[in-house]
Amino acid sequence: MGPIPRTFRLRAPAYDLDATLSSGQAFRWRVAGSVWTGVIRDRWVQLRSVGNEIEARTVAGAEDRSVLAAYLQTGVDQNVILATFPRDPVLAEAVSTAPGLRILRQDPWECLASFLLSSTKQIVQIRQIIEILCQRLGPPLLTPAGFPAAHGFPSAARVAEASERLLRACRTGFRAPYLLATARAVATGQFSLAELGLLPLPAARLRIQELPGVGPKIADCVLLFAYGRTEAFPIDVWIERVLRQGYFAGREVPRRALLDFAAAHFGVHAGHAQQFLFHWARLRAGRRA
DNA sequence: AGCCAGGCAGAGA
DNA sequence: TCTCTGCATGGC
Repeated sequence: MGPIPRTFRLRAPAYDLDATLSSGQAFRWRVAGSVWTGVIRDRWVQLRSVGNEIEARTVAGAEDRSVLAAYLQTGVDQNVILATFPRDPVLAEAVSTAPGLRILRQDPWECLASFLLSSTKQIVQIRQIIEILCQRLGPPLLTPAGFPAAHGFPSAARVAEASERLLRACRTGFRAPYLLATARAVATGQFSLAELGLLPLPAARLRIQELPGVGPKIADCVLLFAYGRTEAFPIDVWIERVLRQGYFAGREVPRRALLDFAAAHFGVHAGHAQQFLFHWARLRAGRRA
């Protein structure tokens, strides 16, 4: 056992940390140079890519290694995912832009709450809102000497006992009552995030959409980014544009039809394809959003 | 300045 | 089932 190291490394071949942490699936990471600073399970973490490894710096225990590996999904063989993709020039172009882009495995509550706050917001704004929320409601965390204070993501119970006024003061706008009602449903146990993971995808989609403020898009984001349902395929305005232009000659297609197409065309890991397409579209647009 | 943003709920046809 | 609208806020 011995003393707990402050830094350790994970083997992570073909892992594009920059693309993964900047691709709009998690909102609490900040980069300075090549060093990413964030929070995983109420632990302050810094990450940087070093060759085929990811170096982590933390203040806490050795179990962080498995927690970090689970979060980053470093055990997933990217080639296995890519091998399931169809031969398709549009997807190929997107993949070639960042072949090491991964899907994280996030905490379900944090992911759900974050995407509840995402509707009709640019990613920069989502990050700002969530940062304010964490500063005001989240638990203070230990950070190494010389580093600024950090806060964890507030629990469902903590959000549930907040007022709508307080949540609106975090710039959440019309999303505040949705966040509050959903937090209460989760905190009281009326809605079980654990049971959600046991359901097949169609049932899980319907179940999570029972929560106020959660529709098809947010449902699939949570199932993809927090439950590892890699066949989930969130369709937002970016993905809708990419699919229309790339696969339907620019025609308008209902989202329901786009979802059917995605499942049939992209296959069992359609969610990964979605993330490649999303990241590529945003890069191509000059990272405006 | 005005358009748009990792949408959703409710109303009305 | 489908279409339309209101919703807060701020970046570009």
